[in-house]
Amino acid sequence: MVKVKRQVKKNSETNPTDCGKHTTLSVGQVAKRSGIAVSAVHFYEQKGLIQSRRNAGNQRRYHRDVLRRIAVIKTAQQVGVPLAKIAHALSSLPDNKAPNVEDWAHMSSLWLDDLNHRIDTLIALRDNLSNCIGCGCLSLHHCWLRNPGDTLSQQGCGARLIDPD
Amino acid sequence: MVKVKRQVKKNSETNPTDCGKHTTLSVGQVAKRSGIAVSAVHFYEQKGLIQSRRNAGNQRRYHRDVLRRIAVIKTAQQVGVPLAKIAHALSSLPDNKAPNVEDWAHMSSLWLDDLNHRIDTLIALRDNLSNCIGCGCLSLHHCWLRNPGDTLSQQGCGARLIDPD
DNA sequence: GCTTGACCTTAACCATGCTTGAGGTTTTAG
DNA sequence: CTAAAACCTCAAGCATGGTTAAGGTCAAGC
Repeated sequence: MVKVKRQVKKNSETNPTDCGKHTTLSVGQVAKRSGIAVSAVHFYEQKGLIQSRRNAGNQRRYHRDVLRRIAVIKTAQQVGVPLAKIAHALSSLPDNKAPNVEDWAHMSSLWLDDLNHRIDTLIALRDNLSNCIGCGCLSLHHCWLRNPGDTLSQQGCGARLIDPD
Repeated sequence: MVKVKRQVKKNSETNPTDCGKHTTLSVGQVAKRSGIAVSAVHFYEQKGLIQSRRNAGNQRRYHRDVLRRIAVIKTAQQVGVPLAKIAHALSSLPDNKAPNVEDWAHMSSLWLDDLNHRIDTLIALRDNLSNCIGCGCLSLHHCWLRNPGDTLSQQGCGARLIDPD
């Protein structure tokens, strides 16, 4: 890399208290404002979830939009979506451009479906826990918990009975 | 280990089609009937989630109760409980003895609390997704998604506004 | 008896989601 | 101008939850 002479004018893009709409964010600012570690910011960028440009000194400068992306990443993670899937969903957004409402709405509808599915699953699980274990039916052969997905082996005389106790 | 002469009488404990209540299970039988891999059975045993005895040939023999333990492990994992916590909960059960209904009920009540909490979180998340992203309020400064947990940095003039867009 | 499949142990490896460290450069503050 | 803080890259490390491989033993059936 060519070493560039220090620029005389102070670069407002790196001023931590600058509130201008046209400033970019350093990695440290992104970390602080999004509540994740600098290393996580690097990691997400490496994984393609976010993007940056470099300044003359090879330091990352982020578009402010990155904060929303990170908010979405964190949200999706709470829901249990793996990073690879999040990356895929985010990749449908325009690169380095502020996504519009429809862009986000489309993505969120994907999360919503996923979320609803997870919620349904957990509720089913809870009901089964309540009905099955709570009442002692765990010891009965037809208990869902004891035979989830009907994946019992089919051979042998005890195939449909895990443990009659 | 002392090498033991092969026993003359056929050991019914290893007969795959034996349905007697007093038989024990080999690791392969446990794997097949619980629907997990043999390596996973070994892994769980190594982590203290299940236990076995050894026969004369140093092979694992499981009490049939292990199937219920594994069912509980799988259930808890679906709920998102990490193995260490599951191990802790299982450790409250009597070792190598069939737990009674109260034992299971107590454990399941712990899972239930956890489950309910997760369900509540997911539902809150879903509602926020619907209300926040779906309607476009993601671009407003008070959006929960964009400022989760109020963890924004406090310095600078833009601290309470992630990105006014 | 002998072959074959199931089992044994130990150790290394995989994927995910990051963090930590080493060694060096850039930026900022005084 | 200089020192400190922030940043850079690359590599290794950690925790979780297992799987895979290597080299050897045991058990069941013919």
